Amino acid sequence: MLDERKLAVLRAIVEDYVHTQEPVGSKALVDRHNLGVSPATVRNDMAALEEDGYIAQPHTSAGRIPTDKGYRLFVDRLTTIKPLSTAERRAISTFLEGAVDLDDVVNRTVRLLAQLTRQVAVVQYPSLSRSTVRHVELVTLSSTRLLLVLITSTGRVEQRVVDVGGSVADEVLGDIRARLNAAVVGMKLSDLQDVVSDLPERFTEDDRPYVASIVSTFLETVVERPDERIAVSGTANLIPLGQEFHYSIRPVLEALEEQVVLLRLLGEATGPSRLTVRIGHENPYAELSTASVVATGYGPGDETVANLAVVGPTRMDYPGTMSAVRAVARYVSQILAGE
Amino acid sequence: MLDERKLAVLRAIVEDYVHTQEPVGSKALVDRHNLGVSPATVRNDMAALEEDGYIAQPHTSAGRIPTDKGYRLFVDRLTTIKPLSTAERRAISTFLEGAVDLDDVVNRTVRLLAQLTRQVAVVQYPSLSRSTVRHVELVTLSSTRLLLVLITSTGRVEQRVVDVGGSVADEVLGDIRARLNAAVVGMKLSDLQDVVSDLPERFTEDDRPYVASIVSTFLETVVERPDERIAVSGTANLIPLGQEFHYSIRPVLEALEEQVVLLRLLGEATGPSRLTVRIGHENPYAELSTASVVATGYGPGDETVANLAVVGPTRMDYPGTMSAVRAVARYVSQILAGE
DNA sequence: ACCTGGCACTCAATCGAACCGAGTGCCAGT
DNA sequence: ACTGGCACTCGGTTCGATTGAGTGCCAGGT
Repeated sequence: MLDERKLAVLRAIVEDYVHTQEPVGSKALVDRHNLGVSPATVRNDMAALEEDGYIAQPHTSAGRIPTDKGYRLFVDRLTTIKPLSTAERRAISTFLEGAVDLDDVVNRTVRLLAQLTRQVAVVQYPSLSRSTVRHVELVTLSSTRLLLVLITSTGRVEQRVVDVGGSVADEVLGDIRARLNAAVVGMKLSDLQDVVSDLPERFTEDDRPYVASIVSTFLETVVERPDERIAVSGTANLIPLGQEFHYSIRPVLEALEEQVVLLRLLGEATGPSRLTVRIGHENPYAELSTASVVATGYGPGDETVANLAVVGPTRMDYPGTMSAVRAVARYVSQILAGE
Repeated sequence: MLDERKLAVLRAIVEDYVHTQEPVGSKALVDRHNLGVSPATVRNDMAALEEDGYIAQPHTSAGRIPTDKGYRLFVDRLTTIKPLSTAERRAISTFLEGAVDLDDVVNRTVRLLAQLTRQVAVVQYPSLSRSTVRHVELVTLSSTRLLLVLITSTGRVEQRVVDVGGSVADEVLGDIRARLNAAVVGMKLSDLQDVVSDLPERFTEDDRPYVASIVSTFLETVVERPDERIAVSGTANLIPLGQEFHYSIRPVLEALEEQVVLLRLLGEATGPSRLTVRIGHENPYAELSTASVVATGYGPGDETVANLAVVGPTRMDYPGTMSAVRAVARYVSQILAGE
């Protein structure tokens, strides 16, 4: 049903279409690739491929373009991820070397990835829940208000104002700080719920409400807050360099400003070496049905603390994008492990 | 030379053109506005306005469109900033009320502004140098490395890893922390240079190098680091809702991803009640010569700690945009003063 | 002195017919 | 099983004619 040559034809169609952005016909195919057969033969193969839904014709008298199903087959069976050139590798490492803190790492990464792939890059900040607590600090702002600062093992800093509703003596505050730190430092954020819930009971009747409000804010910061931060870059690449364009960029741009959408895009990515490719309609949002997403996780060692992805039109250079995504994810992981 | 009626004609042209996005002719003008004169008279006025460079004709047989100079006159002399509707005011305040920390305030502000004006909004995080120090914290990461955390009066938190090159005893660290805080809390960030430079000398010979490296990192964080953070939202609004478009959006999108450009856009804005309007070629970048920027400062009280702006095509609704920008800036200022 | 109605002129946008050519499907021949 | 040939389709382009919004100017009226 799908013999070797038909696959070769499909591959050639995908490659040409990605390159020229125009429907490719049988003659052009045999000219540009040495398939060793005549256009008529290719036409028969194309008819079969169309029959099976791998390619389609925009109009009767036009060439063929790959369908989502065609791209899927291409990615699954016809793609060999090509290694990056040494120049590219050097560019990546020098670009990421200079980062001074976590914010900087993420920012540099997202810009690098956008530049490398000439598409839209999306990078998630290392997630709270998968990291561990490094330190908790309490700072007096006014007589009744504190600033709670949480520092995690990935270098992320979270802050929150706490209105304790009364004035807390300095020594009590120190006590709370010490006990809170003793209880939580080194714990995984996801496991904190149980650890701190009995903390108020260990204080005197008077101080208990203060401690309780601090603890509840602390838990809020750690657990309930789902507003993961996400960096986006390269949106200008959505607009083709050439000239006019017909298809709908606006909904895509809008989608890219929605945290929720971005989170779901990145969502289910697996380990640092596994790539997830979602093509066209495979995406969870209808607005992105003309887009493909190449995503992966990253993090120190084999642990995945966050995801990153590249978003582009379904007619993207899959091998190139995939290798860039994988390479960048590995470099960032190294950097995170090193710090 | 520019009598009352000619000004009225210019105003009418600007309003119509902003509304319809199409060159406006003499007949349409007298139909839509009751100018009390005939098209022929208006034509004479238009000829005079064109002579003076306030309006122009795209082609010989088309209507007129305002030039940058025309918009400038419109903004300077023909605009009364209309107050927002109470519904809008309520929307603003409820939208901003819920903010939990500085990040959240900025994020909500930028999205609100984009939504309100249906254009691109840019908001600068409260700048470091204009705020004061609220607290400095030192946290041990490993035997030789510390995390320096700086908390400012605007609620901003800055972090930096310090490699002190040797192990510092806990009590010494406490001492450093105490003296550092004593020296800097309440100071303006821009004035810190002198205050801390003699700090190392007050420690023993042994500890001096540690203190020196901490102080130098501290100064780096405060002074040398120019990477102000900036939030952008509403880029999708660059793409007109209708259909095709010809003019160049790509360079604008690219410009909006460049920190440097954004900073210069926001740059010279004055106090919270003064608005800066830059029209077309008045902008510092050629890429933005078809865009206008409405900017202002904000901050607690009359102090300006950062700027915010709206970027849109020169054919924007100036009165509406200006009032939205001013209103939002005032609300944010209030919020900042309250916290 | 200023406004107005009338008129000839310009020119971008629109429409339609004719044409072109890339690409196809099918079939008969090797 | 592949190939060359052939009739057919149909989107894109070109070209000319037409349309109509808009202008500039002028002569006449208030």
